[in-house]
Amino acid sequence: MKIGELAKRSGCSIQTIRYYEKEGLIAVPARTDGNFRLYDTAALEKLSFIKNCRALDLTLSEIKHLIALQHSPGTPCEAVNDMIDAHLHIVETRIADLQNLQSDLKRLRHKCGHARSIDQCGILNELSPKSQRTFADKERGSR
Amino acid sequence: MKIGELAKRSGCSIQTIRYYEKEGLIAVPARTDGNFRLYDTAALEKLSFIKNCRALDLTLSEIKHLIALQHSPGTPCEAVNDMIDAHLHIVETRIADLQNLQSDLKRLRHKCGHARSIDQCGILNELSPKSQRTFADKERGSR
DNA sequence: TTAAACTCTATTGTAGCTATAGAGTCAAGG
DNA sequence: CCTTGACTCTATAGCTACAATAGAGTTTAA
Repeated sequence: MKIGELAKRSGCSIQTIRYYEKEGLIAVPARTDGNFRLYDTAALEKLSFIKNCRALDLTLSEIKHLIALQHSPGTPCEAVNDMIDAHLHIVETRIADLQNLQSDLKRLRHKCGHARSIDQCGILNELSPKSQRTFADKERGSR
Repeated sequence: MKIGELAKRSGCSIQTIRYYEKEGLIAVPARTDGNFRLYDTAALEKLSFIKNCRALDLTLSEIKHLIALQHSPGTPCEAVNDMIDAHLHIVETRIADLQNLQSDLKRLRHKCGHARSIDQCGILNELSPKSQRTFADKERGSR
């Protein structure tokens, strides 16, 4: 099949497929005489694997690592477990960060319940450095 | 003060300050004879405002908008409220997404509690498209 | 005077794509 | 046979919010 069909069947966009190829996540496919990429169902399976991983927000580099591991069966799969654990930890940290953010934002929002004019706006007032002790000193990871 | 002192006092890096200038978030400063940027305390206050906003994860474009609003006092500040509400909504959506992710990852992790070999790894097995009904069909916002 | 510390502009890289531009390929219809 | 439309190709720029260089010039203290 050509790239368009693979895109439809896999749910990845055409550009994404070419990008994955460039990044070495999927094998370089055969070409037609007219230089079109030609894929088999194995390629579709690879893409599905990648899509599953991306849905879990694994990075492309993590996925690359997983694929490399797949190609060396017999070795212990601790590395896989560790990667998932590490990723889980990142996700948990992000959740905690965002929950802090959420409460800050809610608190801020209460500073200006009713529409007033800009120069009296409780929110802008709170964000301004005259009312110093606010947010800026909190360090927060992002991504 | 020169940019290095401003950086230290504001907690922004030198590159970030220059970047904010280029993006129009802070005013173009005066220069010395030697072409060094010269700032006053007003610049420091602007940067603190921006830092407070960034700590809330407001985008630079949102902050730009807020600054523009600051410069037109007297107008109703509904726009500010709406922006905070919208941002709060985004954060809440992200939290929900990440919590789904978290439970997926936990479930996945349980598939391979003990270190086995790669070819029997419950995790890789689960991610592979043979066991189809998994993650890929779930649409998830990111950022 | 010279070395260290600072600053300047411009460019590149980050992650994971999306969206073009401009060109070539292929199948069907007239 | 020709054309039109759908498809594909490569290469490049854009997105966000910076960080990290390179290579040059400026200032200050010893």
